[in-house]
Formats: sequence, structure tokens, C-alpha cells
Amino acid sequence: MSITHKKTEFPQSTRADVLQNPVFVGIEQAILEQRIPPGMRLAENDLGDVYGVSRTIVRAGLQALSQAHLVTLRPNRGASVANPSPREAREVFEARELLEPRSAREAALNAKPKDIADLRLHALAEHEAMQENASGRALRLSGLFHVKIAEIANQKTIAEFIESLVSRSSLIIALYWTKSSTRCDEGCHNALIDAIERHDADEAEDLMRSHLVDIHSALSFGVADKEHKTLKDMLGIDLSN
Amino acid sequence: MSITHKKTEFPQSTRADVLQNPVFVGIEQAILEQRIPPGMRLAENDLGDVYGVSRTIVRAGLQALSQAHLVTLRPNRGASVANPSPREAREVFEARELLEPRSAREAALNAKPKDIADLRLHALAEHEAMQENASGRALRLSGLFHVKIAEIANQKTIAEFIESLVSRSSLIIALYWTKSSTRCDEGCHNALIDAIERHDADEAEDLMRSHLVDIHSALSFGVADKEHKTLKDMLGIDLSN
DNA sequence: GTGCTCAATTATGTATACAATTAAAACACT
DNA sequence: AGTGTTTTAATTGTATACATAATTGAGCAC
Repeated sequence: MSITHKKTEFPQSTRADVLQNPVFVGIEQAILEQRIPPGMRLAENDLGDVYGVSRTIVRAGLQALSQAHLVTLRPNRGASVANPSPREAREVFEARELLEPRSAREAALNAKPKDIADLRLHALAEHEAMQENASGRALRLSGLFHVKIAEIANQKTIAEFIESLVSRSSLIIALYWTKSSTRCDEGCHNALIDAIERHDADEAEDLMRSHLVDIHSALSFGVADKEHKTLKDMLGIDLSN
Repeated sequence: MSITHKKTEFPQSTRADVLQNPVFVGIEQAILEQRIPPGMRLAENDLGDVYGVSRTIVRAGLQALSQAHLVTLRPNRGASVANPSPREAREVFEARELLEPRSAREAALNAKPKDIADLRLHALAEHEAMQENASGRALRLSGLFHVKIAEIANQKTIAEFIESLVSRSSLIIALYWTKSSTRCDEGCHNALIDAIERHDADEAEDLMRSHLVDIHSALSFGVADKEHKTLKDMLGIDLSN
């Protein structure tokens, strides 16, 4: 009944707990690599079978994914991979365009040699994934690059926001990506590393901003959500009969 | 085994599910009103008794609170009210100083008469709570004011971030607040509403920025965390013997 | 009296059983 | 055949039981 009043000594590592949940980790990675599409149903029993855990663990994972906006949870109806609306997509990129240029600036000011080396290594891994035509892995690594910069900026709070936005971007790209101007990333990321290495804050900020605008403008919200596509197609077929 | 592939029609209301959890709602409000202090232990059985639910529900609520940085979850050690470090406190306010001025600007551009009326009503409620010396309620309402502005700005994604930061601020204030310059809020909030009503974006942005800097600079990280205070006090008593 | 060890207790981690709800199938009826 | 209704199956919501780990406190040695 009474809530005991004892104070603990040291704090956190925010999502350390949820990172041990195989459902959270597995589904997150699958979404980031676009191995499961937006809107896909995620039944608790199936997930339990796949990851060899009980529904208790599945539910914990799904709840965490839901708070990360990667999964939609509807009462009594279960979970499905999130299906961000055009509006949400726009908002996510607006938020990134607000946060990440500042983050790149701070990274340029803070970066140590070790950070640069780490980024270069990462860019190499991105390059390899693209060569292998492993588009899923490439996409995930590309997102991770942005997170790494946010971490170098040494502001964990904002870095977490950026991490969340980057994750959601994978779903947005899955839904609204059009052009095959994919190769932008390669050059952009390298140029960004160069600017950061030079501690050229202004340049890093500008490069990040334009990089994000590039991605954003390669999205197309013109057509209705892809989720309605099938219905529309079917209607079209029906009418043509 | 196989995950069925069916698409659902409409999406989200992100934390609609967790808002139905009495533990989440109850503890969140208690923290925002500073009725439970940082570091306080939150045993699952106790919470279950208080809210009349099983540990299943308690755990779901605690997990959500943990992702909101209001509760710290340590494996096999249970939950306690979060105890933000000075660094985390600084980061939270830095993030607010980055996001909220922009938010106030957008609010000034977007605000409709109904929004203004709502804000004025809210300011009145804040005033009343202060008169009644209901400092907990006053603090929660004061935070809610900032959230409302973020919502008027019509950017849900960023508004959610701000909401999270505002919540965490309650814990930070509980730990690091010094002066009784509390009355700042009253004037600041009214001036802000005026600027927004005039659609004076620059003024709204400036007012919000300086308002946040005021709060931030009224925090003192000089002394060790208050969690050590009791220990220090006890040591002091011991020494005086 | 102080510090250590180990049992007893308490609390958390996970699975499972059952209830409630939703989705699907079978059936009756027009 | 097509539509509306009832029955059945499948899925989620919640509580509880059991396993496991942490904490407390008693007893003992020093």
C-alpha cells in the first residue's frame, strides 16, 4: 500500500532495458531495413513463435515500438507496422531540418580524431552495402550515419530525438520514395565528414541542411497513400468491366 | 510462423493506448505535480494495490513512463522516479531553448481566435492555482501552457518532443530549483499570449526564448544532487554530536 | 561491538490460463 | 445467387502462478 521512500544512487541508460527485448530489436531492424512494409499486421502469437518468447515479451516489445512510432497499436485489434501519413512524413522531415543542421554544427565543433575515423569507417561500410546491392542494409546504415553525427554533437537528449526521426524516415521512404537519386548519400556523407574534420561548423550545417532538403524533395505525396492503392486499382478494374 | 500481410486503413493516435493505463496517468500526474520526488522507489505490488490492477498493467505503465524519461527502470531492481543529472537537466533546457521559440513563432502565425481564448482561459486557471497556493497544480498547468502553444503551432511531431521535455522539466525543477522567482510565469505567459494574438512572430519567439532562459538560469547545479542531501544532512548531524 | 555469511523474505522476470472482444465461417432466408 | 444473422474460430486483454534474482536480517566469528 505505502510507497517506500528510498533513493537510488545512480541513474539511467534510457532504453537499455528494451534493447534486450528480441522482439523490439528484431522488428526495429526489419523495419529499418525495409524487410517488412508499412501497414503489415504483427500478430502476437506469430511474433512469439518467431522469436521463441511468450506473448508477455512480445507485448513489451510492441509497446516500445509503438512509442517510437514504428508500430501502430489499436485496442483489441493488435499491432501493425506504422503507416505514416503524408502529413506525418512532412513533419518528420521538417523536424529533422530543424534539429540536424544544428547537430552537424555542434559535431563539427566537438569532433575528435577518433570520431572522424569512426565516421570514415562507417561511410566505407555504407559504400560496401551499396555495392552489394543490399539496399536494406544500406538504408539502415545511411540512417545510422545521421545518428552518429548527432551523438558526436554531444547532446544526448537531442540525439535521441534525431534517432527516433531517422527511424521513422525509413518507413516514410518506403512509402513515398520515388526517384533513384539514391547515390546522393554517398557524396553528401563524405562531404559532411570532410567539413566536420575541418571543424568548419558553417559548412557542416549547410551541407546537412541541403542534404535533408534533397531527401525531402525526393519524396512524392502526390498520389494517395500506397495503402489505398490496391483498393483504387480494384475499383478501376471493376469499372473497366 | 508466417506474418499475415494485410493492410489497415487508418492510423494512429500515438499514445492513445497508454493514456488508458491508470498507472501511467496517475504516476505521470503525480510527478508533474511534484507529489512524488525524484528517486522514489515504485514497487510493482504497491502500485497495483493503489490503482487496483494487476502487475501486468503496472508494468506496461512503468515501461511507458520509462520511455518518457520520467521513471528509471533497472533490470531486476525495479522502477523509481527518474533522477535527472545536472547534465541531463542542462540538455533538456537547451533542447527546449532550441525548439520552443520556433514553436512560439509558428503559433503566432497560426493562432485562431479560439486558440487565443483557450490560452487566456488557461492562464486564468494558472493564476487561480497560484492564488490557492496549490504549487503542484500550478506547476503542472504552467507546463501545460507550453504544450498548448506547441500544439497551436500545428506541428505534432515537434509538439510531442516539447511535451516530453516539459514533463521532464518538472523533475528538474524539483531537484535544482532555487529562487522563489516563481512569479515570472504569470507575466511571461500573458505577454506571450498578447504577442501571439497580435501575430507578432518575432516578439513571440523572443519572449519564449527569454522566458526559458529565465527558468534555466534559476536552476542551480552547484550543490550535489538533492538525493545526497539527506545523507549530507545526516552527516552534518553526526558531526555536530 | 563490528563485520561477515547464509538463510529467509521480498521483488522482479516470464509463461500460461482464462475472459472479452473481434474477425471469419456457416447457415437460413428472401 | 445474394444478403443478413448466428455460430465458430482466432486474437487480444488481464490476472495469476511459478521461476529467478536481489535484499534484508539473524546468527556467528572475530
